[in-house]
Amino acid sequence: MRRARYLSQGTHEGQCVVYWMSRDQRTQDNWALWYAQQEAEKRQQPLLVVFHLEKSFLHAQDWHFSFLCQGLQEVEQTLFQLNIPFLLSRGTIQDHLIPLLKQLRPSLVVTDFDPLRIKREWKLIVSQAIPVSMIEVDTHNIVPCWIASDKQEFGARTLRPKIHRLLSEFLTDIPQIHSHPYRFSTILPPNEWPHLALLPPLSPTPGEKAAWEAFLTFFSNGIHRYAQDKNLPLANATSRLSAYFHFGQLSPQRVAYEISQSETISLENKNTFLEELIIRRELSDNFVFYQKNYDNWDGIPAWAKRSLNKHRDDPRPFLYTLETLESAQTHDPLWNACQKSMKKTGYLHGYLRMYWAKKILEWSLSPEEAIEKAIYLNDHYFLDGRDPNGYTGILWSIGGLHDRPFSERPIIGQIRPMTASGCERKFSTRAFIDWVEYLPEL
DNA sequence: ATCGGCTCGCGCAA
DNA sequence: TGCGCGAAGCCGAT
Repeated sequence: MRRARYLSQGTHEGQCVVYWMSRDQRTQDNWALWYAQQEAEKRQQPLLVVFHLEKSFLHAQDWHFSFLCQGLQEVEQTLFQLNIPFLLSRGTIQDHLIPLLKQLRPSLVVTDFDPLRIKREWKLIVSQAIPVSMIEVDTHNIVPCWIASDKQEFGARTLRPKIHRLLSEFLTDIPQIHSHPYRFSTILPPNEWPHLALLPPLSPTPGEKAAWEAFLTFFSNGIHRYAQDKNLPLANATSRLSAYFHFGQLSPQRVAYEISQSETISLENKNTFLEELIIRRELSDNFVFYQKNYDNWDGIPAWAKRSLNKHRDDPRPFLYTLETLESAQTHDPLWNACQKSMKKTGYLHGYLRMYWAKKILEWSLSPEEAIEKAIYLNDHYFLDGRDPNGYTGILWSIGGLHDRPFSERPIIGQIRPMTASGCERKFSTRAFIDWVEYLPEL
């Protein structure tokens, strides 16, 4: 299967196949888990799923952590019914995951693909510490990241034809896993769920079942207005699936496949949505995978650096500390509403995320500082934070990444401008501000 | 409501 | 070497 590739070659002696679930936390529509089951059946061996909860994994909010854990408890229950044990490893890679894997004596370790540096480092460490073959499967992108392109792409326009050429091969239905025929006989350590998992119900509801419900809601409603209304924050035309994608509780390929097969969705809505779901998402992964400075100044294009450098000494009429930004106390009511939306709900409409980030550039002493603040707030509050989409979106907004230059302005140079008056031309900012005010506190 | 100018560089055609 | 065009815009002219 072209979707799978070796991370390391090693021995194939062992008693089971392990699927190390690192990003895509679901039991169905999961190429990596499916591949692991195929391998286990070929070997007539049991299959185990392991999720490692790193001690240093910084969850900004208790409810982000709870979203993750509640989703995993659903995974545990489903896998139990499929005769596949689920193990939770808590602590550090070195002291907990690696000893656990050694104790399990796998003949093969299969894991899912994640372009983020920290995940790739973990996989490298594990593959060097245990003597078996490790395989990674990209079940997160439709066209596997390393097949779509072998380099950092300049923009959507250079990646798009490469993806489209491969869609007929990769945008297919996804085989489902079934009850596993080989049982694991060794006594396994019991899962000990963190106390946080017992928090009250969350909004949005975590887990695969809830993710599918959310998709069906969009599929029957928002998609039919998508092309026209996607940039209107109160129109309810967007999918709002990004948190489920981030935690891997819903497969982007499943969504893309169902949308593309539908006969009731207009071609314009279909193409507009698939452009965002496939091209833009996979461009973020391409950027994070091939650009090691995906979260700082060094990752932005040369023209943008040149232009921003020219404006370093421009006077800044407004300068805000991180604390002022975080507590939504700037002079700009629209920006404050954006910040309150992300704090109250862990979500902000995509169009306003760009406005939000661009203002931080105007209100900071340097672009470096702006990137740092935006990433801190993004990762701290968004339920879909710490995701390639977030880093790419922030560098697009502040650093002209994947974008073109525009006529020069103070402070922002040739970075594409966005203004409150521009937003006002497109929708009622007052209505958005009022709507945020009445959102319940979490 | 719609249009053009603003501005840089990649990728492809010549 | 030249040319088309690009991820979400802005502003002013018509």
